[in-house]
Amino acid sequence: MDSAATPPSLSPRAREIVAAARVLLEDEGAVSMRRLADRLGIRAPSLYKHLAGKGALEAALISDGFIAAAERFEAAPDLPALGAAYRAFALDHPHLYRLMFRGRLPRERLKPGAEARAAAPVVAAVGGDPDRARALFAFAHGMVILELDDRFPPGADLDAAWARGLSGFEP
Amino acid sequence: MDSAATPPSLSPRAREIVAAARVLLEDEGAVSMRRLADRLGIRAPSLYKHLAGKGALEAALISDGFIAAAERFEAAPDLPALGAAYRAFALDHPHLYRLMFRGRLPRERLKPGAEARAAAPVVAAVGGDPDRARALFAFAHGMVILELDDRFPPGADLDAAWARGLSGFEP
DNA sequence: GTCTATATTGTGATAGAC
DNA sequence: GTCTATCACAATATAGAC
Repeated sequence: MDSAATPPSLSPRAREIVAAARVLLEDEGAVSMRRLADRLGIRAPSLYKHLAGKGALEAALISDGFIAAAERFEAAPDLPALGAAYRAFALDHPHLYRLMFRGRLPRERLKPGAEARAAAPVVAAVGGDPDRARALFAFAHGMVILELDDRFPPGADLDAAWARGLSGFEP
Repeated sequence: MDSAATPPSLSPRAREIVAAARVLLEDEGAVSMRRLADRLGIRAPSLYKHLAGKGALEAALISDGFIAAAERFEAAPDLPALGAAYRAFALDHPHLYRLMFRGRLPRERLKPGAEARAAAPVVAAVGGDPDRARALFAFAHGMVILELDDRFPPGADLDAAWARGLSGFEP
């Protein structure tokens, strides 16, 4: 029995739709209900029989994204490796990364625990201090989003900038 | 005589339009040509007699934003003050900040030198090392955009996170 | 579970008259 | 410089038939 605060679990058909949306997102950088339906060979209104709306679809994509990110972060043995894993995740899935980290997060609709699981390795990497963890998160997110948005000059040595920044978080 | 690479300077009427757009942006969080015309008491097509299009309007807003930011950054005597100035600028003009730092920057259309002037105090604050400057920029942008997007938990001590992060950039 | 048809709202932009 | 009229899109979402 679902409580009111828990998002409904998805039917198998809904999971197929979310999987197709993931591919569409990475291919085209955006998801519209029309284009998603096109990819599936159905009409857009049919999607609403399986998902409550675009918000529910995005929440499912974001939840899956946090799980995938967490798996990669958990495999990093130290701070430099965690930084490299963070950057690699963003560069491998730039549009998913933007969907996950741009704008307000619809926490009520997410799979419970998904966000916290991705955050845990960051907190652990700085010895459990939440202030340091937030600063590290901000640094990593800033580096990645500025790189994705082409904000650094063409010749910029981003490996060096990462190393410089991470060194400030070592104990 | 304008070279092809330099954006055309704006007529007095165009400057009035840009000023109205700035107010509209901060009031509503977005600018559309229609709503901008409404505010000015004219019709949307009339805007195109003064500005080449929405891109030109946004470029003017962004250029003005960099100048305004530079003035505040230049008044900061040290690294903690620069961090505070950066955060204050973003929190004072959240929608302008987003317009300036979100997505690709239309550098060809900006007022020449505006971006560099805002960047200079950041480079100076870390002693001129460009790698450190980029890391510091990423940290500050990450902190600010995550705060604007409500990404930190309600109880988070952001002053402490700022202090922790900035301390890693001290010489 | 899928369909057709439609409602609603939003966007930027242009032609040509005055 | 401003107007009217219009174009050409895009988007999410719903009702009701099959």
